[in-house]
Amino acid sequence: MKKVILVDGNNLMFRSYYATAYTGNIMKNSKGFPTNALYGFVGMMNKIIHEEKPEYIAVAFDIGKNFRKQKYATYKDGRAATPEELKMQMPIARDILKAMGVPYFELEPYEADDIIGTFAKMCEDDPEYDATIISSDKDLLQLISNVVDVKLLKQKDYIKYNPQTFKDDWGFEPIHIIDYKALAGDPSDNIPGVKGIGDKSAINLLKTYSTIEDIYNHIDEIKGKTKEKLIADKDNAFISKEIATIYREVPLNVNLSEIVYQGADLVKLNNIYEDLEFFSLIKKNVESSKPVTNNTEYKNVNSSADLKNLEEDISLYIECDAENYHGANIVGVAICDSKNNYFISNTILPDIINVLKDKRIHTFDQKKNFVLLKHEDLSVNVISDIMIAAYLLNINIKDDIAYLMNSQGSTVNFYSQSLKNGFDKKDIVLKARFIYDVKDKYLTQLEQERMLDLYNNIEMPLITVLANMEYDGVKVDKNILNKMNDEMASRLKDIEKEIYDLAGEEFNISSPKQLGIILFEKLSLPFAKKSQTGYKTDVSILNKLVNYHPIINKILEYRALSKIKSTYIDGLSGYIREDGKIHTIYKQNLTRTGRLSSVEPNLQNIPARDEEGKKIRKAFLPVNDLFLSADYSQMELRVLAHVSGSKELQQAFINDEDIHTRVAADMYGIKPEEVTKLQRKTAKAVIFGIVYGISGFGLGENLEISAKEAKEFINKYYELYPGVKKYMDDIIAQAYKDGYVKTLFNRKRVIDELNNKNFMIRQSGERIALNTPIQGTSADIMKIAMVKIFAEMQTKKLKSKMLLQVHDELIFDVVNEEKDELEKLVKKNMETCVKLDVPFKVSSDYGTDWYEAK
DNA sequence: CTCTTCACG
DNA sequence: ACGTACGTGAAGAGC
Repeated sequence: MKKVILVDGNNLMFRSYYATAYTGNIMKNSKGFPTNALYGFVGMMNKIIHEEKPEYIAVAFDIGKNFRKQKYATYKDGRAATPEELKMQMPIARDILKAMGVPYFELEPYEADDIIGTFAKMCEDDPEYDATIISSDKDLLQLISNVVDVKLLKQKDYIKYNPQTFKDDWGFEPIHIIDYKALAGDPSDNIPGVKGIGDKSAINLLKTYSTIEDIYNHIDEIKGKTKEKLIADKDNAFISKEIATIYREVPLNVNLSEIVYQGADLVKLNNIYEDLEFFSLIKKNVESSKPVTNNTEYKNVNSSADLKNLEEDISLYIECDAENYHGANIVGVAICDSKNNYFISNTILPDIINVLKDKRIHTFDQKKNFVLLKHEDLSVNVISDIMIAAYLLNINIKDDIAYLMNSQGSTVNFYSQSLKNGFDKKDIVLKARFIYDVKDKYLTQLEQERMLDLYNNIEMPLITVLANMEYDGVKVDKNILNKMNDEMASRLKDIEKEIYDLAGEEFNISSPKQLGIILFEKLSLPFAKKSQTGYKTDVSILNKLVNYHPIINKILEYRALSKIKSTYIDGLSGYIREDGKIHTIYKQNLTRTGRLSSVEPNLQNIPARDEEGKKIRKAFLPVNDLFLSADYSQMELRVLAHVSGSKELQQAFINDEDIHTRVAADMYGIKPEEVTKLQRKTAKAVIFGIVYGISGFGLGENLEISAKEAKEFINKYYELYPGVKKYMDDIIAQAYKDGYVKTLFNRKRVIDELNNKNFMIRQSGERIALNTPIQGTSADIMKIAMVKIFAEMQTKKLKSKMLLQVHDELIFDVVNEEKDELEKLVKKNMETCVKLDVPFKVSSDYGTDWYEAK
């Protein structure tokens, strides 16, 4: 199947222009020529080429008079004339496309839509092709068919529509967009439609009648005002339909095989960019036109003598033979200094590792190196890990270095490809070369961002801590899991049967789609809510239905048990290695806030709230004698109290009060001892909501109260803690000003959402701005504590091990004799590693399994 | 591969 | 009029 990409060039230019023009400050080059639309246009085209990798592509433009205007004098009347500053940029867009090697089309008296419609029709007539249309213009949705889909651009991303998703969303077939326009009109094109009929009524009508012809044939079935409006504006309806219909026979005199994407002429393109002063784009292209370095010559190292001239500053890259490095083998190692590249096979590695002892080593993913080498009883110390540097600099969150390299013009194979097709020594060398070449740049940037402290004193030392935790692993008893599995299997079978009886038929209970049909169609239960693919059937919906039918509780029970079985019993069993342990991988370069994440398996979401699920924890056992768990109480709220400077909140923590009870007492104007369970729960929800930037609506949903009542709670909270309110306003204002927020330890998160034209996305950006310094600072503090605890355990030569981290909690595998010493050490470091305006409080517990240890 | 659901802090 | 709480990972269904 050949894929054709059809781009609405006019639409892209208009969007890009208005995306920035509204500020009144249009981007221009030094000669005063406006460039804002072109900049956005180039960005979009690059993105399309990068993401779609088109073989065939065409961009369509409007030009000259159009036939609709000739036929209907008022078409597009009232629309502001195209601004001169946008008009000027239009011809350059054509020049850029020429240099990009992208064919474009324009033909008077047709519009871009008609040209796209014509190409789309060609695809429909030729079984070899299918098409994707890219635009933000909803008119084009009428072209959707089995071979044509539409990426409808939104502010930040896009919605992909095919016939099914369109129908789910709009409730009628794509072609009836034209009937929709006939009714609702389109103010932006001055298409009149039927006066008084808007979006909602149009869609409603089209759910019953597919076309306006159909509507007018059955006009007597329609009641009231709607009928009157329809009759009054019948002529306009039909005219509107005609205007909205895309003409699909534009005489372009071209066939699909001719619209091949040619690839860019970089020299030409750079000349244009230079004129426009798009310097960042020029660099990208120069880089992408040649590899980062052409120095791929390397020496095979046979003995340590071959490395005798190695400089002091070197880069190191180690390749292994599996995606998950636990239990993987080293394939090969490359080392570079400023002049030379070296390749070292794994067999010779033990002989040369000593040479690396007094070198200053820069690498990528030292945690992986640590585990791979430790399996061979080897180790190296490094001073820099560019994977972490790139993460802190907001450049990269992938652990395959190929992503980083290829984004900077290299063409190295992605790791998954090498795994399939075999490893190329040259690739391994190239990776080490890359590390050497970029290390100084990254370190300089870290310094400029004042992140060297975060990098050198928190993230770098943390690598070793996490590596040891992963390498040591946690013991999990397969027999315990097996026993639970048998019990679950039989209980699930019983529930399954009961559900089938109650439903009156057998179906796949795990299929939300099938379940939705049973509940809302067969059993006609209320509160049906649609998702993209069917009915929603999640817990919040099911909970509302509990009293309507006995099947609901059974389904809830089934869901709970099958989650435990599939994810935790079966899931975890598959990760127990030959040593009887689970070795997770902590991702240190993924989250936008600075938290860790845990994968293969995720040990940060083992059930803890629900009793049945919690039993999973009985299978986690210490290798030594005991588990110690130590967790920060109310960590994020204490951080909020500090960063907001709220004296009231700080005082509550200084007094060591139960914070939720305290807030409840203040909110209800009663004494703490008078606070009821429900009041405390409400206060807790309000407090948490604040940290996330919740709305009255959201809190209302959560507490099952009205949005109005919820809003009153929130306002009450602001009154009680004005410092918190001020913090929220200030951090959001600062985020708008700078475009980013920072944690207490200078971890930086850029928030692009705040520049979005879409109100909703901007709001989401505000919540991010609010929450990130709190969640991120907490993450920073936990990391500092871990580094300090690990260091002290090493100095004291303790045999106990740090095993797991769950954001605000640490789990240790404890030797009996060290019990008291360790607990003291852990608590002390967690509570005092960072001094804030509020104290930290850590609670701890012991147990012979994870279930027992709280 | 995307969507839905649900587990954790 | 619209949509509505931050940060994650994994499993199963269905295309």
